[in-house]
Amino acid sequence: MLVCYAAMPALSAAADLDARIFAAVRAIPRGSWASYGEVARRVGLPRGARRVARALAGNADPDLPWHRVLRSGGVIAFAPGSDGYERQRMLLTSEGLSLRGGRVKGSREARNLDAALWAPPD
DNA sequence: CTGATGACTGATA
DNA sequence: CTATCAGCCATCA
Repeated sequence: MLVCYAAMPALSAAADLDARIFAAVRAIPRGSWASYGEVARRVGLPRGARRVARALAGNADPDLPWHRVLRSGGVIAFAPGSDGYERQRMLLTSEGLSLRGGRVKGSREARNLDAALWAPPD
């Protein structure tokens, strides 16, 4: 069907934003992580952390490294003990990250270094 | 329209 | 360190 995909600016705008958010997430190096706020800034939304969370909640791509997105400070966003929490914990540890109490362990310097690699200054 | 609800944050106590 | 709390963005009842 060739209906009117070209005539829905409002909807495509939201879809575009999702696409850009997913692209930013895919750009996070394996074994590293980024906060919702960082991803948001990366796509031009300085206060869009919650918008990023919403996009991830609706994601269908099984290959998207969504688990590399954490709450500010490196904390898993899901409730401790929940399914999502356990899944994310497994994925992160399988990439070499160590956690303690739902929070990634590691020096801040190492984090800043990684951050500089996946999100160089534009 | 109003109020509640989230995979959020930064400031404050 | 934990606990609130006011912003913030978007959706839903």
